Amino acid sequence: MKDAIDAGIRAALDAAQQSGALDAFDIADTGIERPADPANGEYTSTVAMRSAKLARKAPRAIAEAIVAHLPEMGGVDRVEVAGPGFINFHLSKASANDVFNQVRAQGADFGRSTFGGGTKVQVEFISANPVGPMHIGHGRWAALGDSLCNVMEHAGYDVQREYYINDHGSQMDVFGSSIAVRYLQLVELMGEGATLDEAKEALVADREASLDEAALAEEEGREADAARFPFTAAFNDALGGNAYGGDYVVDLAARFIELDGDSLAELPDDERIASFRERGYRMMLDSIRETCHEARCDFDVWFSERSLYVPDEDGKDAVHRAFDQLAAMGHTYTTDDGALWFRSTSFGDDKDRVLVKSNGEYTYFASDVAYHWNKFQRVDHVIDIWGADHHGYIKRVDSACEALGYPGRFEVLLGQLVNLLRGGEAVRMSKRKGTMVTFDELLAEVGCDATRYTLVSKSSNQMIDFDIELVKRQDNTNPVYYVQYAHARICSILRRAAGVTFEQAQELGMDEVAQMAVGSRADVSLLVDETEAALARKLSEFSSLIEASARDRAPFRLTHYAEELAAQFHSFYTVCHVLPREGYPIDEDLSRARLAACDATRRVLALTLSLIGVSAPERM
RNA sequence: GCUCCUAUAGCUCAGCUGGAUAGAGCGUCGGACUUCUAAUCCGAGGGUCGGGGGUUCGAAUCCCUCUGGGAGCACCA
Repeated sequence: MKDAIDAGIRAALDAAQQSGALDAFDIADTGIERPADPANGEYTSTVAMRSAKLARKAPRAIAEAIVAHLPEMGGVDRVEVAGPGFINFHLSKASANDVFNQVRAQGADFGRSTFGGGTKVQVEFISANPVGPMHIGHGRWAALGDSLCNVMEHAGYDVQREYYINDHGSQMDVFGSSIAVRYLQLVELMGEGATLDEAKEALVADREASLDEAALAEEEGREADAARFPFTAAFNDALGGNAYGGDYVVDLAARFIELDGDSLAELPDDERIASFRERGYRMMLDSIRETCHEARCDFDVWFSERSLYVPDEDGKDAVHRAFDQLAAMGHTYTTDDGALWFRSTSFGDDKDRVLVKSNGEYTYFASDVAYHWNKFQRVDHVIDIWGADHHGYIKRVDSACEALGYPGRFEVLLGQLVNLLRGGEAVRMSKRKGTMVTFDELLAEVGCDATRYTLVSKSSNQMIDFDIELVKRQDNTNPVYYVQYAHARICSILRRAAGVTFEQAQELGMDEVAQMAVGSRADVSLLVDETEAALARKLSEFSSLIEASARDRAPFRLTHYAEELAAQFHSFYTVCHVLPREGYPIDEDLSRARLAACDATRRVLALTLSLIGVSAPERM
């Protein structure tokens, strides 16, 4: 319809200019919008205001001239000039309500567009290091990333979801060493007669107490007395303060005791560390994979950083291919100490960046250069989702992508961080005090629907205070249930109209139930109530919502839309009875038309929820 | 010192790349179930869009500047 109006206005402009009613001028955009106030019609054009300067005429006069030359347009009932020069288009009921039929015909394909033009886009997100469990922040990237991928797919992009596994750097050794020290401490305690559980408890209690002491010392402005906590002190000494201290490391060490007994205590240090590093890595990665799946977020590619250092059939690894490409363009140099540098200042970075350290080790950035080079061998466009704490890293990676020959094809979606609260209090990670909240624990306690809905519902550049007690509430303060309730209500009406029970509907599927309820045809022009018009208007916004959400990388808009659509339905439900009942006789054709409107609403609610990874229950 | 995000109703946030009288939810107050799911609906109240300049037919939106809040500025990963 929008295209038809655009064409009509252009034709009218031509005609008006030829007849001499308007001076000759070109306008790029006819400025077609949907008025906020329905009294102003279904569509409006701001073309008269936009062209006032070019036409050297008052906007209202231009608008009048255009309207006078407007060709006959099917589905348009009435055109008027309003306000400073808006041209408002009022559609006929049949035309405005046709969206109900379109939704029912297109089903889950409703709102699909070719906006993305099939561009191959890779979205990389979460990418938590495989040295610990996922936390709430990773959960936000899961909700944001997966929803963005869904909406971009719906908007016509060819999307690949990727998780980057940082399994190469020295943090992997630190991880292995951390487990190893805990393992030896457990072995020692058990050698003194403790059970495994007692030994674990001793280590965890020692750590908790030392954290409390550190906090207290900080408060009192004195040095903490570390010697009072022998296991923690020994742990920190052994690893030079560079350690993974979380309680889950004690759990991992205990698991290895269960698997191997104390047999690894006899091994040389490096062998023991390597064993724990590799096996701990696998366990963590498996658990991350499982948590992602629980969050309904599954990846196409799990990309290992180590693979960047594996030579291909020509004997060269990705890191050196990327280095070669940079060197060929003259973007690298070597300093006297032997370090290899990337001249990122050529691309606007504050300082040049080290790729290979003077001691011969590769930096994390070297991996990232190679990784992004590799990405561009596979896709046209790259979107990385990063936490706001990494924003200082954007310029150098962007510089590298440009230097490698892929300018303008790299993009970072920066997400602000999440504060985890419970009843208004910041949650401190402490397993012993029962406040350790990993993302899988959060999903189990709160549920995936409310968690994902809440995490995706704010713009990615807004901070989120995630209060577990608030998100858990199943009442009207929680918008996810408001939307789901609208869906469940519709399903109930359709079941009743079709004469089937909930169980039968489960068997048949709601699409089939709706078909039974509505029948083969429905005359939607019978829907003349204000609330019905509002419902049609909201549904017809869906395709532009998809495009805007994909374009702006802003899936949070889907939640607002879902709430608006649900609200329109609830209003409609209150005013318009769908099924005839005692005391409320309803014409059969009108009832059928309303059932069609219900079904269309149900489908779009379900579709919108599915795009953000939230279920659409058929009964609540 | 520099960089990024942010400031809109009591609270949490929208405002679709500059459009008509700035919206929604929660909270407050007042109404609506013998009736298709009341996890609902209807109504009322609530605003110097952080301050100050500028751009133009028109600014919450764009530009400059000041202020408050959050995050970051490694041959760490």
